[in-house]
Amino acid sequence: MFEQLRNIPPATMEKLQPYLQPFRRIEVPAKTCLLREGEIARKFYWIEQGCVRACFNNDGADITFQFFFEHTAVASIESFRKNIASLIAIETIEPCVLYCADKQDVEALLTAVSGDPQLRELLLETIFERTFDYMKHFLSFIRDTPQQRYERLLQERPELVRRVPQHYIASYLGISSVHLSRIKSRIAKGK
Amino acid sequence: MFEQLRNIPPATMEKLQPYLQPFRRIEVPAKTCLLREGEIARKFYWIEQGCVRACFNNDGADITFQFFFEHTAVASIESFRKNIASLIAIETIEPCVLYCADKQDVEALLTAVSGDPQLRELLLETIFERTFDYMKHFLSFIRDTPQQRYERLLQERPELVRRVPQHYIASYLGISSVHLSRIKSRIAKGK
DNA sequence: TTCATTTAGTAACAAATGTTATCGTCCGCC
DNA sequence: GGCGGACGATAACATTTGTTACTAAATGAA
Repeated sequence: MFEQLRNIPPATMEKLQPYLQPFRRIEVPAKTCLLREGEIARKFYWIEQGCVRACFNNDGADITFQFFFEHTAVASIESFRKNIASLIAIETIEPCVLYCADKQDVEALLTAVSGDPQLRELLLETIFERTFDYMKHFLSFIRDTPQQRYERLLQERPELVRRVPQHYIASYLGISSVHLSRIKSRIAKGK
Repeated sequence: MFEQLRNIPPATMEKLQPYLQPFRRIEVPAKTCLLREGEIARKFYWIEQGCVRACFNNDGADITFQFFFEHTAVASIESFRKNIASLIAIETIEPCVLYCADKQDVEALLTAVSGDPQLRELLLETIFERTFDYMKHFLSFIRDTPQQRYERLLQERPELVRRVPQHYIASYLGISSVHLSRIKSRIAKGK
């Protein structure tokens, strides 16, 4: 994770160093469950390599609702912050290299961050961006057809479409995998 | 707005006072446009009385994607923060009593807030909550049928259903108003 | 009041999407 | 190399949802 954070000014990066020490590097195979539904999140992960999904079980149907790739933090934020049972599970899709830390270490990091105006601004910005992302994605669910959503995904996150199995993408788009197949073939014929 | 904020500790409330002065009380009729699509947001509103919707135009179809009621802040946050054209319009549904402030006044308020640890925590909490809300709503779009979404709305925000015209609710749920009528009659028959 | 506008319900038909089942391919594992 | 499971495509049929058109009720303005 250290490499990726280097766009942060060196001085503030210095300040962060002690808080980054507790993070441990781990390697896990594909389909590893990092957090089970109903568990309370006690770990925080940073993805160095690989990809991960957040999902939940709905009447037996496994539904993916978010994907995470390299250089991203992953945790069930709500469970983590409030100490409540997680509504979602977190599972690797590919074999992953992760940096992992315990709750109290992350909290120390957050406190440190919030004391420094620059880092605080960075944190705020990060949260705002995440909120905007949800908003946009949400908007697209109201406004667009599944085909439009898929085409947008193809355009905005082509790597996701390449790396993630199609049935995960289908549930992420809110449609059945059969329908996604249909959409793909419709697009292919249209060209 | 002062009444509603009084669950904040008196000491911090004291500190806030000067920043609340610039807010002006205004009264506007129903269907008043507070921010047009494509405009840059320069005002920030606090709803004292009435309700408001955020919406956008999609190929001629007016789509509502969020409702705001008493004791809530309203602005196109993204436009406001980044000085970019707003993707959404903001419009009153009922006659409203609003408190209104300019961008620079709100920024002063935000700076003040971020300097005080308690207020900073409050701000963070607020943003987190908003993010969780989006997340949950988004989840419901992937997981639930329109009927389930409507029933949940009925259960969780009955007042919204009472006060807001049905075609706004329909577009908010991502369905046509005809279909919402069908759902309502289906529910009525089921009982 | 009267009239126009907005809003909601319903029917009929069209289009989109889900479900189930079947098949073929690919890939990891032994 | 063969085997089993995961994955994706396709077809057929069922269900959901949208669209258009019509009607009626509620609402607000003159």
